[in-house]
Amino acid sequence: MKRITIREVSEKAGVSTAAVSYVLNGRIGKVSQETVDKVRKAVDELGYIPDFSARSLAGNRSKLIGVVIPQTEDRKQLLLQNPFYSELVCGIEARLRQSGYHMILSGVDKGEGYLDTSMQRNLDGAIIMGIYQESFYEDLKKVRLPIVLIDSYIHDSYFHVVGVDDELGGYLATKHLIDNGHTAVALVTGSIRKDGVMEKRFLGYKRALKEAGLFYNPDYVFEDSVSYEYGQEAGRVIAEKHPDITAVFAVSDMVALGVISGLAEAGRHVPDDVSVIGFDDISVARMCHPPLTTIRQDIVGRGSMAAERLLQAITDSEESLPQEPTVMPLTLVQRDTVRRLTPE
Amino acid sequence: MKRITIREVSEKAGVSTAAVSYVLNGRIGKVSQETVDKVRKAVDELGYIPDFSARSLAGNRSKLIGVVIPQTEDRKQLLLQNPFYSELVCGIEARLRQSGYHMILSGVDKGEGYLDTSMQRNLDGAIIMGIYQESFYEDLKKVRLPIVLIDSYIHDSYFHVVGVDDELGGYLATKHLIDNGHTAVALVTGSIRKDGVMEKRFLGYKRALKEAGLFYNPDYVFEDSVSYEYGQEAGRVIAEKHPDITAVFAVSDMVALGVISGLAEAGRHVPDDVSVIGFDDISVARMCHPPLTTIRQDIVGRGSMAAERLLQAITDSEESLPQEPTVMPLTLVQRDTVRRLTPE
DNA sequence: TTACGCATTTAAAGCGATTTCAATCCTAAT
DNA sequence: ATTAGGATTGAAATCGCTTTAAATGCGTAA
Repeated sequence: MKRITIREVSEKAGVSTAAVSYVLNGRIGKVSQETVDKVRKAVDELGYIPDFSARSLAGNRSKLIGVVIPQTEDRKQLLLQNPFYSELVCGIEARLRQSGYHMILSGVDKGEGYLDTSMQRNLDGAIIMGIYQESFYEDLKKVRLPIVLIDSYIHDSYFHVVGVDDELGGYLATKHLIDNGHTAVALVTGSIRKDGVMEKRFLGYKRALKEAGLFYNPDYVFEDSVSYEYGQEAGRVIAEKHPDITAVFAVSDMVALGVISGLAEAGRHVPDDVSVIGFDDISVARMCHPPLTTIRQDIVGRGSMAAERLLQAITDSEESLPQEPTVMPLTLVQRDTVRRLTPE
Repeated sequence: MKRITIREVSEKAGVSTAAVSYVLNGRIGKVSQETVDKVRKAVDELGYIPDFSARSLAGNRSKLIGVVIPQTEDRKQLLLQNPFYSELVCGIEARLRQSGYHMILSGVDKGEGYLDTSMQRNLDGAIIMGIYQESFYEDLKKVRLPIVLIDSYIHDSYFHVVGVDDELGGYLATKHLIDNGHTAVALVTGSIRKDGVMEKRFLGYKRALKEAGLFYNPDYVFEDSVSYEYGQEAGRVIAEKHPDITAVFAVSDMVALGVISGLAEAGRHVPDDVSVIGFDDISVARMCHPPLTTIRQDIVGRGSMAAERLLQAITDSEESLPQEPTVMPLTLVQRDTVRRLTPE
């Protein structure tokens, strides 16, 4: 299909290309109403579709947002299979599309920074999920791009952050178990890195324990990776080596599902024998059996909020300092995997 | 960060910008080895990063692929929450990145075609999932873009297709139930449109029935939407109104999970009371309880195959007529939701 | 009538590549 | 020594749009 250019539009409308550009970009005040009408008419009649490459080249605005997702351990595939990320992406895409932006979804290759991509594509901004090495963020800053971080506790006012209060979540989850009479509650978590999401939840876990006057037993925390498989493994170990444990707080729903499966393999059933609480409330949480009790966050909402904030930052760019992190709410949703422990 | 242009590289290397462009694009044969070396050196030292907008404008190649995902009923969100699509995307992204392409992931707005996006962004190709109105495809053809269709049986040799033999899948699933002694097997499916995926599976279902000398009972097919929720509803109805049904073939794993849940709600358990078989083998299929017996397709593989074929089509473009559809293999994976029916 | 100021409009200069095509350089053949 | 012919090179045109800066038109004050 032949491309209609701004020049053809300008000729048809009987004005200059500059005028057309002004109208197209809503630079009202620069042109008379009469011109606006003529141009609009010509655009419609010709079926003009702007070329964003040219626009990006000339104007330095691409209407493209980079969205980075973490990858599987083997670094071959996106972690999009994890519903947490796919739901985030849903939220992001919907909001971006609404404003005429497009999203380039990708992972980042081992070692490679994201700098290349962002410069090649003249990105207008980026949303980064997952946690990376220091140098990755340094690169990002060099490009002077508005950036929103999701699940990161990086201390750097350059970045916008849209998160949840993970410490509170950990606390809420653990407290719920304790409130149900459990005193031996395990934590199954991904690796606890300083200032990471996992650490915060871990801190919440300990706070709840302490508040209830419970002893914090390091043997009760199972730390490795946040995956279904590890949850399963932890579940088996708990069933076999720790019959005293009656409740477990799994740091994500995926892990919780694994724990339940591992437990079941070893003959211990949820919630009859052991109570389990998850985190996130991904959509399968209410589809599985038994439906999972969990700490709910509105993941899709968090995604659109991230997009929202990014768009905000892009428009009133002019180096306005990022405000405080946006903190999305967390709520406990009770389903069927936690049962009151009645003293025998 | 200041942008280094091809001009600066050319100055540093002491050659023309044309030479630099040749080297950058691997047009060897156009330049001497000496020039190549000089340019490479300058590129490295300067840390040159090409501007794809400019490249796209001048050369008509953007290295951008459009990937379209269907949306939820309310048309507000991507159907990315459906593991089938997210796994496809994983496969696609991995393959594209490997060749230096990026992917613009989006849904398409009600009514709006995809024509705008593809022209605006100078896409090099597109991968379309889901089924749309005729006009959507017509638009696509106008742009003369290489296009790969996933889950579509459109009769049009313009499009490349990467699919599976859905009829066979339906047959295999149904036959497996019959082989296990079931004679009253229901089908729970999305709406059966002519030449759609659902119709093929339906056809396979009927073939298996016929082959086994079984009567095809329209009351046994539950047709609405392919979603967990509908599965659940169908499960309830089966439990309450059709106690004679002992097995169900659900047209996707998501639906199967719903059926199991609906059945359970009404007190009928899988596989003790009813056998269920799904389709796809999404990752949760083996994580849920009981693990789902299903017809497996390598979804991620299908995604990368789609990308592969698209890249192929892009390189040897020159209007080479699309070959036959690529048909990916299907296998039955037996897990715990199908049980042999022993005559009482 | 002339001049001035403001609102519009437009010609033209980029933006950073690719690509055409004429110019230049070699090498080998006459 | 000349010259034909192939291999390299590089100046300049282009791609489609934004934006600057200069030009134009028009109403009003001097």
